[in-house]
Amino acid sequence: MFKPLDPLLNSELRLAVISLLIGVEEIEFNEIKQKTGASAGNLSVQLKKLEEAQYITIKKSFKGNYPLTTLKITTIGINAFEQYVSAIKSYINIKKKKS
Amino acid sequence: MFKPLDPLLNSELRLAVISLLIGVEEIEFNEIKQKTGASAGNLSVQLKKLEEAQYITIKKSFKGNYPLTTLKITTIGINAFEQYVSAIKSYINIKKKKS
DNA sequence: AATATTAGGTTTATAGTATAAACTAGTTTA
DNA sequence: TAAACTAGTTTATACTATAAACCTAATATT
Repeated sequence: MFKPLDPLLNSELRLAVISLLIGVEEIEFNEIKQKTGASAGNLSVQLKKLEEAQYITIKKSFKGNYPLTTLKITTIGINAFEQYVSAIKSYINIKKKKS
Repeated sequence: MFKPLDPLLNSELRLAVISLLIGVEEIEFNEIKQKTGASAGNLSVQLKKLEEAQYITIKKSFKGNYPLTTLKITTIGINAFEQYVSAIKSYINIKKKKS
């Protein structure tokens, strides 16, 4: 009936992050921060969770003199996202029986 | 970019409940319990939250000698669900630019 | 040349949320 | 009449999200 929803992706911010990472090579911390409107603190925490689950990799380097954090999605992350999309459809497509 | 996700519906169980209620007149507590696999306690709590938000109405009666709880979606609930569906698509449809 | 400000984050305290276990109230069955 | 079951509700606990406070180093200001 209903497919279980990956708790890691059933979070507004983490879903937005993965959504942004899908289809691009990599993104910088600040670009994600701006596009999602998240606070740096919250974003930092959520990125770490995604990294722990191996959905993304976090690369630390320097841009000029400043530290720079770059994010990249992994195969595991891509698969998880695709699974999530398929699962959420099992909830929202029921509506179609009505219309 | 990303539409905000109604926190009330961004929950596996509550989304499943609303999904089940969409398109039917009403459902009994136990049918929802079975179809979602939720524990009675958790379901009771989540239903109350949906009721507080006026997404559903909870009717208490008797079936034979046993108490019977029947759930029904409201117009507010239908609208919230449709909003949620539209919002979640802003996260999962980004993928399409890739394929 | 001190000191204030900004960049780019991380850590942590707190409030909010989900869940199952324990409980209530009554019913059926042995 | 006591054990087990129906149909839930309440509550204790663990988990989660978030922003405020913090950190380190670079740059700008006086």
